[in-house]
Amino acid sequence: MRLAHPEFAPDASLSREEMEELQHEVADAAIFEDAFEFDPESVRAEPTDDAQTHLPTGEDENEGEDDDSDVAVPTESPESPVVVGVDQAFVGDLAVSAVVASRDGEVVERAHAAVETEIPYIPGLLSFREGTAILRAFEELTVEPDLAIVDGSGRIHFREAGIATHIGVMLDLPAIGVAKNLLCGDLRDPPEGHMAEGERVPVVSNSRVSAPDGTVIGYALQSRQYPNPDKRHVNPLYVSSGHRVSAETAAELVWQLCAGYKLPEPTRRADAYADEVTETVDT
DNA sequence: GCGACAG
DNA sequence: ATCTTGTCGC
Repeated sequence: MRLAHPEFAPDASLSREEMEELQHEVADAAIFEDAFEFDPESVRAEPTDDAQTHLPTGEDENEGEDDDSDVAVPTESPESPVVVGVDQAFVGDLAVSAVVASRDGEVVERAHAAVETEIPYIPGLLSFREGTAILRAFEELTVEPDLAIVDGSGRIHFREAGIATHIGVMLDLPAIGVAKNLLCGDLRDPPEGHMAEGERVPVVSNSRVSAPDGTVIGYALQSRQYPNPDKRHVNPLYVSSGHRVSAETAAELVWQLCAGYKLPEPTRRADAYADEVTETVDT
């Protein structure tokens, strides 16, 4: 696919101030509300094993319905959305970005790109280190994605423009940020003990975030938990809107994309593919 | 000056 | 992110 907004390119040669200014522009262009076409409930982590099972078996299974006479029953539901997982791996100064696209929980295409790293990791400026590699991987993709799950934060960012937001805005693609650690913000109602599987706690902005204090910028999502969290527990994921998805919907979609593991399937697939590519295209 | 800090 | 064995608990 191609870039919708090249003017927001994460140029690593910019000064720190220019990078931060660009992030403010990206945040202004971002939409932290639901603005997508697909049906969020149709998004799933794994293929439904009966996909082919309900094909015509001669007679139909109409239960006492009178008659729809001659018209062919339009069992045709809208095309399921294409969800892509994005993740990176590094080999020395080489950043390998992997993008894996799935539809109905099945992988339909994989793409990758390796780009030389120009700057070190700087909290808050991640997109300027990994962004170019990610965009190049997306350029290699031929299918049209409907949603991107990006490793890292989206709105949970000092200037509300984490890597998921930057990528989403540049491609004008609905995007969600999934991070394993909290970059900034506070949990609104800190649970006493550990969170139960499926539980969500709002992440709100504080003085370190450009958004007005108390704004819900994401959710801590307990995507997986052990039976007895007192002995051994799993840390939650920090989900935030990247672009064209609200914080609530982002958390729900990520939850639906989980299949028994802490990380959502799109991310796990991209992670595995990134490693796969790394072992081949390195040295 | 000190603290905080995705991947 | 990456360097790495065993080990504890499900």
